[in-house]
Amino acid sequence: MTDLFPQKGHDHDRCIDSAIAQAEKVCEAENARFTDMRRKVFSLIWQSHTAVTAYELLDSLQAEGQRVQPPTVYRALEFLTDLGLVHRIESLNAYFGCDQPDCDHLGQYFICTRCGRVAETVDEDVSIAVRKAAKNVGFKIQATTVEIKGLCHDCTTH
Amino acid sequence: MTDLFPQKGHDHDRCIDSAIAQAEKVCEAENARFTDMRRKVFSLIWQSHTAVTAYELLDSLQAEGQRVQPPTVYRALEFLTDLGLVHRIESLNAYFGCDQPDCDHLGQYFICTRCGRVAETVDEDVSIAVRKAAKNVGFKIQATTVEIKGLCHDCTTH
DNA sequence: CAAGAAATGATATATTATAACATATCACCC
DNA sequence: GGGTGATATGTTATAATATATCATTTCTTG
Repeated sequence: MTDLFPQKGHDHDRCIDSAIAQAEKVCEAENARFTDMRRKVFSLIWQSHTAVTAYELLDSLQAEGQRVQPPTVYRALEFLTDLGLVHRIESLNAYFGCDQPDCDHLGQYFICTRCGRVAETVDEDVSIAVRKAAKNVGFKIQATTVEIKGLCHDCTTH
Repeated sequence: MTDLFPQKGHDHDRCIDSAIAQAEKVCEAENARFTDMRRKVFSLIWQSHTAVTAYELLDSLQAEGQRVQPPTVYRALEFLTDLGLVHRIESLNAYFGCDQPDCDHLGQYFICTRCGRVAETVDEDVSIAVRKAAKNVGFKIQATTVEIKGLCHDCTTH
């Protein structure tokens, strides 16, 4: 068993820095501009390992004295999700930083209902099973959403 | 290959009638009241094989001259989803009639982005793979959401 | 540096969902 | 069969999530 959720006491500044470094690389590769606003939103999303709503991001930005409106946040979110740097968690209407932006949107999300943290896997068996189920019914997949709610390992043992 | 989506020209009145009969049975078994409003909402959901939003239901009810407000619709939806008679499609904020209410919420939803129809499967391989993935990471599942968007068989061939 | 493209600002509004309290209806007991 | 508590619905207001539209600013590139 390998807990996907970050260890308590892990060096979270490193999470953030590495995520930003990776995002910079992706943007460069895609010839897309990682502007201040986009970087700010991305970094706010990475402040925690939970999913964050658009309006929580808006509040954070406004708390810093910026006069930001909803469209600004949604635009940044759209940019980031389009590049796969951030994923939208449909069942939470919230957004979560992806640490493997080259994963082609095939991931699964584990959402802990106790601590609120989210973790992503790219489990081949799951995606194979989904593809096979689709094939069985003659369905051509464009996108899949797999969100699993429950208790993370920490929360079942503490 | 077995297309899950209903044949065009199928006897849809029979879909509705059978769904209502099944719902009545479930309610009776659960000692829950299948009131006029709940029956009405359930039947509206079953008018099509697409997912329907709460406000579309509200509009339909109001179009029939009833003076219904949002909470009424949401209450009926909560009742129906709690019993498993209706499922919420998270990625659409919409509701869909379940034709196998005893399936324990383990289903997968295929959502056609062209015709809007939704079909449900309960594919053992998918749920086994999901359970295994959860076990691998020490996660205790409470609920899963598997929503697959793409083209149904009809829409790929016509 | 000019001109067009891209990003953000600003205003308004659409869409989805719930809180809180009032009233009506049902089920059960006497 | 009427009283009583529980359940369901009505009503009003508002919260939470998201987008359309047009104006302005910033960036890029020739």
